[in-house]
Amino acid sequence: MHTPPDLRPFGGADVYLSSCASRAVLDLIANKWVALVVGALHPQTLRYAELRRRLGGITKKMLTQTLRDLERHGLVRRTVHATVPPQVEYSLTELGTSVSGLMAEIRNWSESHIDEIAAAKLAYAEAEAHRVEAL
Amino acid sequence: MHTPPDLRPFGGADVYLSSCASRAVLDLIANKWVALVVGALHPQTLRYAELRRRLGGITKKMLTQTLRDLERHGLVRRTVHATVPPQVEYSLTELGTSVSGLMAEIRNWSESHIDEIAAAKLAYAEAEAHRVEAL
DNA sequence: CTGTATCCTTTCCGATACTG
DNA sequence: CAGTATCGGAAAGGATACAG
Repeated sequence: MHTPPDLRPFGGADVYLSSCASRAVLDLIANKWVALVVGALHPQTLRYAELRRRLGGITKKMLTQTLRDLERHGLVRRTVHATVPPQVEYSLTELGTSVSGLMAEIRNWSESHIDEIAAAKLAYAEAEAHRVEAL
Repeated sequence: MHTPPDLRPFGGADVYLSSCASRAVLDLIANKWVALVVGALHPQTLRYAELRRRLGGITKKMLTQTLRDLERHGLVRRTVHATVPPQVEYSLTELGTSVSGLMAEIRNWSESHIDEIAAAKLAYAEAEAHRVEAL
């Protein structure tokens, strides 16, 4: 529609431009399957079918789409062995291992604050209930 | 459809359960407007309209929805002044400031690796071009 | 085994109009 | 000023069938 003005409220970083680095990375890793695939691939190389088995329930479409995306961004390496039947192995690149580290930080933060979040949700729900009851 | 088996490939963390802490947090902060609002609110308290102006282009619907979501999760505090016309102020809670720190880490990682990602994309595109040309 | 193609449902999100 | 309600188009994502 239009691009935001020049604003950049904090830290000199522009989380505001939708074309910034943070956005690109966030859009990438915030995906449900991306997170799971990177996790599954963390210490090991896995083949397509095995990967699929571990992710319990992902459709071929989504797995392929996710893997292509990760490959395109340089997080995953795809190795095809010209055998029959075909054998394709997936593993994290160095960059992929690095995001895995970032995701570990996110996980740490999440686990140490999830209780506060849960408490906040409860408080919010209760406040909401009171608002309703006040009618 | 069905829940994944017991798998937990790495680090003792289960990024695999869709109901885990990481997922909840990731789903929250990975949202475009959530990231922008938290950023805009980082050091300061802002009113609804001012916030909207700074985010250039967000619709009222999305802003309200985003703010409610953040409030519900305890990241944002909403203060209503009973004046006329109404005046509503939004600010980060301590928890909100904390996620802001997490987002700074994500930003740091992103900025220091975005070049590698760009290079990977280029390489991928080129490889793709060769595959096409080989037909 | 490793995908691709298609359909179809669900969800997201912007535009718009209206309210206390 | 600070929202809420409703609508419609676009995009995401699952199920299924087919292919190299």
